[in-house]
Amino acid sequence: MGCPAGNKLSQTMTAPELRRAPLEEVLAGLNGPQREAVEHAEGPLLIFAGAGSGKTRVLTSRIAWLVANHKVWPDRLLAVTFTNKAAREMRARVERLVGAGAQQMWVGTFHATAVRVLRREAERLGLSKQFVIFDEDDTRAALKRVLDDLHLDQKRYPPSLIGHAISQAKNELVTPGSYPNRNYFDEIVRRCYVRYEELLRRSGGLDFDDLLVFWVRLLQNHEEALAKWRDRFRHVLVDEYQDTNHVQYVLVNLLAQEHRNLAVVGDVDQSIHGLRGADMRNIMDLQKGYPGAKVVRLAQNYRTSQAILDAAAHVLRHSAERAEKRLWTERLGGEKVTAIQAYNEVEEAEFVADEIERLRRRENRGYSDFAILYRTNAQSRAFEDVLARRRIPYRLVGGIRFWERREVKDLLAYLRFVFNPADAISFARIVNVPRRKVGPVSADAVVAAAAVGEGLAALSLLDVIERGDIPGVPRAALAPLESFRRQVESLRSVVGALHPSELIDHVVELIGLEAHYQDGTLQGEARLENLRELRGLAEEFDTLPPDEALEAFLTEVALVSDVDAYDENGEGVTLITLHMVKGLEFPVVFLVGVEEGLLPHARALEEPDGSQMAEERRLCYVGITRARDRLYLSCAFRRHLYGRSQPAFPSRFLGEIPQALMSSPGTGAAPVPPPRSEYRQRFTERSVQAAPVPPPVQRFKAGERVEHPSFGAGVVVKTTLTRTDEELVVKFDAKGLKILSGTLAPLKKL
DNA sequence: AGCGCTCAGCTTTTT
DNA sequence: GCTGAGCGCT
Repeated sequence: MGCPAGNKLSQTMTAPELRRAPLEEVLAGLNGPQREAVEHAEGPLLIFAGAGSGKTRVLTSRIAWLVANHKVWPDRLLAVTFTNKAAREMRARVERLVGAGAQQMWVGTFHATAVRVLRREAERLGLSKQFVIFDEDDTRAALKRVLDDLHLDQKRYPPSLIGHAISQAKNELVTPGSYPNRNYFDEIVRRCYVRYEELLRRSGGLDFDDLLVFWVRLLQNHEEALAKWRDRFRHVLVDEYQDTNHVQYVLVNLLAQEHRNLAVVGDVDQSIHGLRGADMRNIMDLQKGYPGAKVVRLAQNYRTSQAILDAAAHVLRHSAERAEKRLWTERLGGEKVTAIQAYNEVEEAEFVADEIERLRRRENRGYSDFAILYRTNAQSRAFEDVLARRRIPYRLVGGIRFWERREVKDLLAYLRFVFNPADAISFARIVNVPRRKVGPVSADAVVAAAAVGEGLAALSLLDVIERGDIPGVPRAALAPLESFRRQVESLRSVVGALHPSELIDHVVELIGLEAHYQDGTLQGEARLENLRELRGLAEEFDTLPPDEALEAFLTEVALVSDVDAYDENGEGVTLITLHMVKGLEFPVVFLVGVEEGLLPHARALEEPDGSQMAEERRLCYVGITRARDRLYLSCAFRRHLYGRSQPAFPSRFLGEIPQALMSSPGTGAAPVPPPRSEYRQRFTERSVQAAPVPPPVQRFKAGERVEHPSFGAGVVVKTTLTRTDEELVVKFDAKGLKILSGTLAPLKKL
């Protein structure tokens, strides 16, 4: 949770306490290019900032410099980040340099900033001031309803797919009316899009994409608004610019085109959000839109040792032979990269746990020095199990998010519906929680009845219930609906007088939520615990006046993510996905599951044009460059996936790191990815295996001498027959122990 | 309306 | 291995 006071303070224009930081203090310790970027006075500025090059530092110093020495008032300055956490940190760091005046800066994510603007400009847009924000879950629920209404089969048209298409359209500023009609699927999407928009508008809801779309609409259609906001944001700074998409690009230009005080920071090598519509051209073509832009390249890395940085460069340029070095470091040498192949994901986790304990003793490191990075959330499980068993404290970032838990969503839906009784999605969620004998049929009928009639929310859901006699609602459901209405009305009558935490107590009490979740199971207990936690988070908003607090609380919870809650000073090993780890760094990094199908992900293997593969590469690059001192890359020989164990192959990325940079510890065998030409063949073989399986034959026996095209001659140490394969441990004369698949490995008997 | 059963499909994602 | 949709029964 962010600081609610921060939002409020910057909206009220009190006299700022501006501390004019002395120049030396702002510029202290900056290198040449960093200083150039900070001291650039006016006009467009493009900063290419490689991993670990002190980008955040430059951005915050620049803001401080602008404020302290260039007479820009903090509230005339907009800085956009991609996470709330980054925004919070930036504000805190600027505050250290320029004092409390920093609270007046507009610092936030695109979305959070959009909400602030839209709440002020709701009227101009014909938008309800009480708009609620639909998160991904609500969006999915809304789409399911839409698919139902249109009698579309959810198996053939998965809500996620339709939702993605609609989201993409919004990000490209394509309206339902202008949605292309190239094929049948387009037509389905277009129809859903139309209906989805109607449902959202009627519910007084905006989804994440809408926040940006409406902001653009405001600036494009209302000249006074454009003039006003352009004037307000005399300086616009954008972090992670390589990950901006089209609508964000348009927004930035609308705001900055005139005064041209635009500073963007980015690194194309860390662009990992292509699926979200991120377009690297935004940063690469910036000079076209802003001729004469000053370009600064930050190429010195302050984080990572040379060996690790070199490994990263090779993966990025997919070549073990030559890699363009875009970054340099003074931390020459350093530990080599350790690569290991474990038998399966459990042993992979055991290895990591062993290393953590070993380094803790040997190098006197704390648990928080370590991070385990993986491609998919599902991989965290094995690590959680092993770490818990060994009593190694860990922090899991992401996964099943707090905000997505059923009980949390239920309680929030109550608050949202009380705040905005037009919200059909929240209504449908809670009307039968706890059981009131109002099924989906009745709930739908109420929503449908409210939708009849002209204009937006002509009749509120509550009005419809109060009138009674709703077409399609069975007589038996009327009484429970009416008692639900009375409950909500009674909540609405007190909402302006209670602090958020009190309101939550009141809802839980009145609705009987505790009894509802308390089912005697451990899970029930966990749900109650989560309700209490939610109440605790709401307490942070108790300092605001009650009539504003609920809105602030609901907005905040709609826009938080799990990384936002990540505390850099916390204790414990960090478990986190590659996507979420961007921007963090750790002394020791374990990048795990470096396998074909996982990293690069299977989805990228299918894609013909290779753009997804390039992104996997950058994802791997991001992971590697998180490490300060030590980097481990691990993969497994077999991996448990979808409930069954499958053979796994070391990632091609491993083969792209020169041997000179790698070392293998005594345990396990160094993974060697198959030669490039073999990928297709091996993967075909693997999928054929899934078909009627030829019973595996024991072809080798211990002691037998064999030869392998890349490992040379060796002797079979052990052979095990599994259900689908013969597994071999072979000791090669030159390359040591390897685990091989008897059916797949090109082994010749000697 | 609600329960239990079976079966399919999926696991990439800053807000 | 888990979730969610669909179905039939009560």
